[in-house]
Amino acid sequence: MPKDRSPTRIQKKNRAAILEAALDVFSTHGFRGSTVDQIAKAAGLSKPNLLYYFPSKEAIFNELMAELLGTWLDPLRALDPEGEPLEEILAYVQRKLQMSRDFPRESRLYANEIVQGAPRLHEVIAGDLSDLVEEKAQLLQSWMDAGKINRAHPKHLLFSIWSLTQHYADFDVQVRTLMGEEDPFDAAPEYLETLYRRMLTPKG
Amino acid sequence: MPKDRSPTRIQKKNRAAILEAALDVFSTHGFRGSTVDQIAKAAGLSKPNLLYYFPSKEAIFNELMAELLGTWLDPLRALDPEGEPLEEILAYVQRKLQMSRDFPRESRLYANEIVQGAPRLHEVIAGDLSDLVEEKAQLLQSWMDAGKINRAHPKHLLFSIWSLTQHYADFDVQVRTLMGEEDPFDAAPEYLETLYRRMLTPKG
DNA sequence: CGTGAGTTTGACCAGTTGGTCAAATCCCGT
DNA sequence: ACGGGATTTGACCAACTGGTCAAACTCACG
Repeated sequence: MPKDRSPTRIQKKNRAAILEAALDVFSTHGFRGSTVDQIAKAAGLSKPNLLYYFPSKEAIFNELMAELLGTWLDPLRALDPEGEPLEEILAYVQRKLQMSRDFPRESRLYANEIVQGAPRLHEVIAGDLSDLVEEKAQLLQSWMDAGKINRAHPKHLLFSIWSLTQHYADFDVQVRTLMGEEDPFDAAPEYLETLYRRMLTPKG
Repeated sequence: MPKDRSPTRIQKKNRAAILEAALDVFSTHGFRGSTVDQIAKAAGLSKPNLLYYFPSKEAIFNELMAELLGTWLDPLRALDPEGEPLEEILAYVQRKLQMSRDFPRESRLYANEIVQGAPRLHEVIAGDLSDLVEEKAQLLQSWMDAGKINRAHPKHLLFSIWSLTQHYADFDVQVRTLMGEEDPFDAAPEYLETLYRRMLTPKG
């Protein structure tokens, strides 16, 4: 294990390579389906060498998860109480969709965890995420009460946004296979914008 | 391996118990994350005894998958070209949602596979599923052309239905944690009905 | 250069896993 | 109750996996 002095050039490079490789491997095979050897090879290192930089397979996973969760919720946090309600929501949808396009591995890593019962994420979900959802659900509710957007169950509204946008990352293989030549991300932004505009625009 | 004569009472019982146990285990740990011992114990058998009924772990998985795929697409097949368009779609959404409530393990099993790149499912997706989607997408398109429902990309419309309904099974842990006491399936049917009604009801 | 910390690796270990096999036991029809 | 096929199991194996370790090598820096 490298000393926790300021990291050397080599340490920075290798730790980054390991995390990058681990993201690839974990997101496509899940935690238990991935082997340290696989990650090491993908990072261009030997297994003992990899374990020189991280104390264990789980440590790699945890660091990856922590890194991911830090940025994953940013789009939701950015939902602005001062903004124009409908436009705020539509912008949130588009930000989320863009994350599915730009960081599909992160999305799949998260999906893998949740589908399997989130054994390593329960605290975060019940903690930070829950607080944030509660806050934003109230914001949505207040917008509905003020007649700025149509009424709908606020939490289900949030779930639907997550579901629809992350679907393009998590089910990428299926979506692309069924779309053939057409790139799913060509029509997706417009489809989702239309969907939420029709759903939420107040009826005169 | 039992002879392929007509199965005995014991064979029927044990094969059923194994598949039931395997569905439980595979859907929560994925293929590689599950062990034969785990499945055997969950089925109340010893490992060698389980392997007396199925030649391998993969054979169990394949049988489970084949069984699943048979019924998974029935709701979509039932989309009736002769029916009232909007009501047909809304009924499809509700059927799909009900499947997420009644067979969440099947949904998660499928999700696990797709998220991990569908290594064992590519043919089915590119084959039967693709044909069915093509057919139903055209049906939706014809309903739009006839002005029976609002315009939207037909395939993305189908994706959104799958995504929204299966989310309640696949992300069950997250959804339930964030909803607290409230049962997600209380409000979900109405939320989805509202969503698709607002989206698809033709504007005068 | 040289020297010591930083880096890399081959060999190794213990636990797990999918799967086999012969022997033991159970069950059913006669 | 008994014979033979159906069922069950303990013991076992080879491959794999996460992780260790001491020895070797490399690099930055005086």
